[in-house]
Amino acid sequence: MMEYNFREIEQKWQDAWKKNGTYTTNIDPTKPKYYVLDMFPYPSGAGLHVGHPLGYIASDIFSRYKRLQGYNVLHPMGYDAYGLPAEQYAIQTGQHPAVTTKINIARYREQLEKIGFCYDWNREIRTCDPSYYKWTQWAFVKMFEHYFDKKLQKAKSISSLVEKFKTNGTNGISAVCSEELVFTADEWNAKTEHEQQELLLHYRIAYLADLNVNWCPELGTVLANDEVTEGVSVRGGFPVEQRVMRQWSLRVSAYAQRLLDGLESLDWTDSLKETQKNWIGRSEGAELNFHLSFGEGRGELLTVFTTRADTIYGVTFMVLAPESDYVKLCTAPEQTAHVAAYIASTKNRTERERIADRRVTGVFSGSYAINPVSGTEIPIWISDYVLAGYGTGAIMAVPAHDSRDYAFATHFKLPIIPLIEGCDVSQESFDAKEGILINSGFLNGLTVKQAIAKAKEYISENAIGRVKVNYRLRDAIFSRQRYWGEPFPVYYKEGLPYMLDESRLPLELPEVDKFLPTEKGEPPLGRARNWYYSEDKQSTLLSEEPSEKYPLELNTMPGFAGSSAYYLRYMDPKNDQALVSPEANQYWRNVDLYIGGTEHATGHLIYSRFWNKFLFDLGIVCEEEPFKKLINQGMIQGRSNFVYRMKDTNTFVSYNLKNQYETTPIHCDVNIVSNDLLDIEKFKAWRPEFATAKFILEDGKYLCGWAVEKMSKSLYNVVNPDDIVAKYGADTLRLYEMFLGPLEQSKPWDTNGIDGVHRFLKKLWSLFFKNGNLLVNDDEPTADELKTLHKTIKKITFDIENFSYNTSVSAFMICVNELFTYKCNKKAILEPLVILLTPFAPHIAEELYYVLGNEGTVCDAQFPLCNEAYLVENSVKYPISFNGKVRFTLELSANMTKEEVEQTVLSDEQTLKQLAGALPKKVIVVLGKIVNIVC
RNA sequence: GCGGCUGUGGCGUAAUUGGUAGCCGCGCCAGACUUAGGAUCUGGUACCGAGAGGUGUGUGGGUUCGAGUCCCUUCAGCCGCACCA
Repeated sequence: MMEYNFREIEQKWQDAWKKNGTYTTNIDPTKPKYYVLDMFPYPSGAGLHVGHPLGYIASDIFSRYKRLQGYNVLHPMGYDAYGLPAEQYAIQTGQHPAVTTKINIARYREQLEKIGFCYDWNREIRTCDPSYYKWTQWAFVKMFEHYFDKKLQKAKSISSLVEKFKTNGTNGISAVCSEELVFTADEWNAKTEHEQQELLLHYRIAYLADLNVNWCPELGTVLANDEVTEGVSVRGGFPVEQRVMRQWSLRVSAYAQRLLDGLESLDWTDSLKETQKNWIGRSEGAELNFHLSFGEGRGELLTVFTTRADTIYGVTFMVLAPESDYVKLCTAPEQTAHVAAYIASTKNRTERERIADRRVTGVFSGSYAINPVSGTEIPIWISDYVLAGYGTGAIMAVPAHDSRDYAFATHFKLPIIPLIEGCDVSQESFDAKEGILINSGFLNGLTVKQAIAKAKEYISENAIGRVKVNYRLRDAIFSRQRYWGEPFPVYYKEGLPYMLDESRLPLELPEVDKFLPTEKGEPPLGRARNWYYSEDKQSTLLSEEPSEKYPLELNTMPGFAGSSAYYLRYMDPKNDQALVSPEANQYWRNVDLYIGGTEHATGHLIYSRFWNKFLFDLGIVCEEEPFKKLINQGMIQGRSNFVYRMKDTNTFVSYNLKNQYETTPIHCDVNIVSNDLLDIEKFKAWRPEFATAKFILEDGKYLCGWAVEKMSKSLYNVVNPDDIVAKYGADTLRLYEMFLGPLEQSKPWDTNGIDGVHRFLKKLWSLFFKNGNLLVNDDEPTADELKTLHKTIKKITFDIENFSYNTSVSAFMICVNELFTYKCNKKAILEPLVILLTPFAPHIAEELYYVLGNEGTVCDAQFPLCNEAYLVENSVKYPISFNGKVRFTLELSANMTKEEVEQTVLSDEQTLKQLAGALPKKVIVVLGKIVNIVC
C-alpha cells in the first residue's frame, strides 16, 4: 500500500468487525465487567451533526481502553424513539411517526457505523418497539401495585397494605399518601370494592388523581415540570397554563430523601449533584396550626409550613394560594365577590405571564386567624405569590424578614415588625438568617439558629404543629394526550382503573386515522377502532364485538417513560420473560460510566434514578443507583461565517473592507468557506439570488467574518460528520473531536484545524511505509526511543483515566514527531504505540497491527504498561532564577545533593555575573525542579 | 436574586497540581521541491524593543524565595434554579 488510504482501511475493518462479531458481548464470569453507556439519541429528521458524536467518541475510547485492559465491556446503543417531533411531523404530513422514526433510525445507524464505534449492535433497543415497551408497561403495572412505606423508606405491595387495612385500618400505617386518611378496619371492610379502589389510588406509586397540571394548548398535552421552563414548553417554546385534570402520576416525591442521599455515593460533577439537590429541594422546618378566629370556619385549623419558626412573633398576616382548599373556608360572605374575581383573574394568566409580571396582587379573604404562639389576631389574604403545590399552600407572612412578604405588606399597607436586633426594615426586608432576636417573647436574645431550634421544640411540646421536612420535588405527571408514546396497560371499569395482566403485555399502540384529538377532545387514541379490553379474550385488539368490553386508557406515556430503565434492558435485550434476568443483572450490575448532555440533569437523571430505586425495592435489580460515574460532555458550538452585502445591491464586500460601505452581514454556509476564504463559485451556485453576485475583494480574495453560535441549520453552520469522514476518514474525525479541547467544555467546531490531526496520522503511517515498502524492522530500540514510547504510555494511560483526551492526542503527536526525528521504524516501539492508539483511531490501528504480522484483532491486544526504568533521567536542566526570575538554565547531574547543586550554581560564572558582587541572602534548591537565589 | 462553571497568543488549547507560561495543532511569515499548489518538507511565530532588556495568564490587592495555579476584591461571559415560605 502506497500511502494512507483511510477509505479502504476503514471500510475493510468495519466489514471485518461486523463479520467477525468483534463487538459482540456476552456474560463472561472469568472477566471483570465494565459497562459504558451513552445517553441514547432521539433520532431526529436532521440526522447527526458533528456535535453529536463527541460524547460517543469519548465513551468509545474508554470502552476500547477497558477492553484492552482485560475487562468484559458492555457498550450498547439504541434509540429514544418515541417523542413529539415525529408526531408533530405526522400531523403536518400525515406520515406515520413509525415510518419516519424508522427512516431516521436507519440514517442514524448509518452515520454512527461510519465512525467505527465498538457498539454491540445485537443489543440495540428502540423504545417504540413493543418487545421493549412491554417492560415499560410492566414497570408501570408494578408501580400501580405498590405503595411507599415511609418508615421502611421502601416500596411495598398494595396487597400487604390492604391486609393491614382489613385488620387495623390506618392505625400504625406509615404509607405515603396523597392526603391524610384515617379509618378503622371496620370502616374499611364496610366499603364497597369501588370505594376501596378509589381510596387505594391515594397510596399507589403509579396513581390517578385530579391534579393541577401544566397544560400546553399548542401541543395539546400536559407536561411534566422538567418539560417546562419559564412558563413555556421546552419542546417548541409554547405557552403553558395551569389546569386541573385527572392524570396518571408517579410518586417520585416519596423517594425524595433517597434520591438526595443517593447522590453522596455517586461520582458525578458537583454542579450536576447541585442541580439535582436543587430540584429535590429539601427544606427543614415546621408546620404550624392557626385557628380561624371568626366567620364561617371559626375554630377550623389552617396549617402553614415555615423554615423560619423563629419569626413567629413577626407574623402580621397569612396568605393562601388562590388554588388552596382553605380559600373556600376563609372567604367571608362580604368578600365572596372580590375573592371570586381575584381567583378568576389569576386563573386566566398563564404561567409565563405570572413569571414575567411580578406585580403584587391579592385580595383580603375577610377572615382572621390567631397566632398560636403570640395569640395575636391576623388577617388572612389570598395571593398568587403563594404556590398551591408547595408546603400546605398557605403561609404565615413575616414581612420584616421575607422580601416577598415585605413587598406584599408595603403594597397593602400591612404592619411590619422587625425581629432582629439592629436591622433596618424601612426600605427592604432583612432576609439573612443571622442576628439576635427581639420583639419575640421567649425567643428574645437568642441567635436565629438557636431560636429556630427552640421554636420548633416549643411547637412540638405545645402540640401547635410539628417539625416537618418539605421537598420541592413534585410527583411526575405521567399522562400525555398524544399518540406517539407507550399506551398505558390500563382499562376502566366503572370509571376506576385496572391493570392488564402481565400475560396481556405488551398492549400495542393502535392505528388511528389522524394524529389529532377526537371531536370530543379526547386524546388521539380515542380514534382507534376497537380500543377496548375484554376479560374473556386473549387479544386486546378485538376483531369482533365482545360480550363485555371495557374502555382502555386513551393517554400515552411521556418521553421519559422509555428512557427510565433502558440501561437495564441492554443487559438482556431479547429476554421476553423479564425486563432483565437476575443473571444478567448480577453480572452487569449498573453503568460504570455514563456520558451525555447536561440537559438531562433534572429530567431523565431523576426519573431513571427513581425508577431504578423502585425496581431495587422489588428485588429486580441489585444496585440502588443506576449510573456510578457520569460525565457531561460540552456542547459543540457552530462557527458561523458571514458575507457582507452592500445595502440594496447584490455586491458583497470582503471582511476588512466592509466598514467602508454600508453593509448587512448575511450568514453564509460554512461548507463553502475554507479558512474564512469564500469559494466564490460555490457561493454563486449556493442560492439562485447569488448567481449574479458581484464581489469587492481584498488581495484578490473574499474574506468572511465569523462568530461562534449555536450549531443550527438556520445559521448555516452545521457540519455533517459524513462529510468529514468522506474527506478525512473516521479516525481523523475521532481524533479531531477529542483534540478540540476538554471533553466537558463547550467549544466551537472549526473544520480548518482538522488538517493537523490528519497529518499526524499520515506521519504515523510514514513510520511504517515509504514508497509502498514496509520499513518496519526488528532492531533493538535505543534508550531515547524507549523513553519516548514509555513517556507516551504513561501520559496516555493517565489521560484516559482522567478523560483528558485532548492532551492524549497531542501526546501522540509529540511521540510520532520524536520517533520521526529518530527515524524509528522498529517493531518493538511501533507495536505498543499502535495498541496505545487503538481506542482513539481503531481503524488505522487495526490495519497497522495487521501489517506488523499479528493475527486477530487489535481490540484483544494487551494495553501496554509503562516501565518507569526507561524514564529515569540522569541529568536535570535546572532553571536558575534570581528573586523568582529565571535568568539561565544549568544542566546538572540528577544524583547531586541539595548542597552540591547549591555549590555548583553559586560558583557558576553566570551566577556571579547576575549577582554582580552582591551576596545571596538565601538559596532555595528544589531537587529536580528549580534553583532560586534571593539577593 | 441564589447556585455553579469559565476567563491564558490572531484561533482551539497546554502547563508534571505552588517551580522556566504558551506544549500540541490551526492560521500566519520565510524557505525548499515543484508546470502548479488548498500537496509535501524545513525553519520562525505572546507582546514591546534594533539590541541588552522589559512586559505578560480579565481587574485590583494579599500569602510565598517563587502564583496561571492558593486567599480576598472586582469585572465579564456561559449554564442551572428562581415567588419553594
